[in-house]
Amino acid sequence: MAEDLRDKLGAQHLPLRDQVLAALRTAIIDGDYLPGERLTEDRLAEDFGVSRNPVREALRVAEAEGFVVILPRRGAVVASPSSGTIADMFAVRERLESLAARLAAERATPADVAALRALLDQGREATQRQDLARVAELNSTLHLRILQISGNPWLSSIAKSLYLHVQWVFRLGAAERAPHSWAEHIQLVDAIESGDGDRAEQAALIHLAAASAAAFENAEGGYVAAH
Amino acid sequence: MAEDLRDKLGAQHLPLRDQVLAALRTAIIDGDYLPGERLTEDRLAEDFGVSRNPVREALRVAEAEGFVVILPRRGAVVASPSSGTIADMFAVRERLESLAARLAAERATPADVAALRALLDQGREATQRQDLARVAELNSTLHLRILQISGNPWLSSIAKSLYLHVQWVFRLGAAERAPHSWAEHIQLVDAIESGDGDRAEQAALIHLAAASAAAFENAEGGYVAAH
DNA sequence: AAATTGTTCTTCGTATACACTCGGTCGGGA
DNA sequence: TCCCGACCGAGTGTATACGAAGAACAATTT
Repeated sequence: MAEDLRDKLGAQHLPLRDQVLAALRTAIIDGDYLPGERLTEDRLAEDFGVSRNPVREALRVAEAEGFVVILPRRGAVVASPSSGTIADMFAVRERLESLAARLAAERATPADVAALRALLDQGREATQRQDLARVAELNSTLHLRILQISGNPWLSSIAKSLYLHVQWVFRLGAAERAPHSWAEHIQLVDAIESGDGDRAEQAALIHLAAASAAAFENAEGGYVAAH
Repeated sequence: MAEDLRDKLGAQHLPLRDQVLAALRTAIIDGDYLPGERLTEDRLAEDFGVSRNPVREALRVAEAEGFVVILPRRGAVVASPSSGTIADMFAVRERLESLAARLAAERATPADVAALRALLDQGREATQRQDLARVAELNSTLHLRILQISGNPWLSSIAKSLYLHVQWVFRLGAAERAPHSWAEHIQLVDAIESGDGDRAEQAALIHLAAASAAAFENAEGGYVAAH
């Protein structure tokens, strides 16, 4: 397994810094590094088995993405999402993903729709198997796919980084909603397939309102650690 | 004066990489580095009088922000904004800045409004003086200020980076519209002062529609270099 | 006990080295 | 002449080492 990883690390042409960035993101999203936790360059370099240079470059991007906060001369700490930022996130998502849904409806090819349907099927299966992690993953994949179909790179890249944070927040709190939201996904894909922009936008808004409410409800419980 | 070592870029306490990033952004926005131009690390390091490390870290962030494209093993080139991406930018701005206007209307304090009015005054003056560069600058400042008043950090940070691109596109093309848009700005600030979210959102949409139309008209003329 | 001084940890920037890869060039063969 | 493959150089990707400076904390002194 370790060999396999090395192979991928070496053979693949992906720069190390990107892999470090990806690993860092997932570590934060998965809660391996908790909000407020100190992240020294040396420690990360050791954790990922690389030198400090790629770590530093990854950290700068992670900072730009909002996953870590860098204090000058002090180092990096994992950012602490507050319930306030969750509300803000959803306010932005509402605007962005509704636009994405509209554009996707207007531009989706039959192949695009088929891909979405396939994801829907896999999601249903995973839900039946009670495989929450997989459901959450498919959830992300579906939304990202819609973003991509929208064909607006700005929308796509911005929402992508937003979505990672959504995942983060959910992971720290409530993953239980994912199955429940699947019905709304079906509505959304139906709307996109119909080519009706207004309808797709509306479906996206409904989905987000429900997700937002659920996230909020859960956040009140206080998943945010003392700091 | 004994510290002539530091007058390269910074006698400041800001990390060098941030200064390099800022310098790189303005160089691109101002057209000192043209779209498609090759940016080797060594060259930038020499241009800014620093070593490769800060340059690299700045480049990664510039890539995340969309100012440069990094080709694996080939290096960085200045991104080439196409008329397509301009349209995409405005589609996103429409959603985001209208939200910002609404939130700003709901949350603006009298002091906030006073600050906006002051900017408006300065803008009027600059317009009378035909100082287009200053008008463009105030234009940015005004919009950024509204974003900040909205109190949504996500909105603020996303729109901020978007706005830098707006400036870029305008700088490469039409700065002439700036004075014309000033009347719309007054409407917008009036609406924010009124505290009426709907009205503020509407004013923002009208402003953006006009700006978008102007940008497009100009882009058709083809400011995008052969590449 | 309070203030000052040192010590240590860590970032920040620089410098250097080297493998690897891509792109172009040059030369030979059809 | 044209094509094709080997070679070469430029530039990135990564590692490593080192010095300087800031921040936090402990130790020492008054």
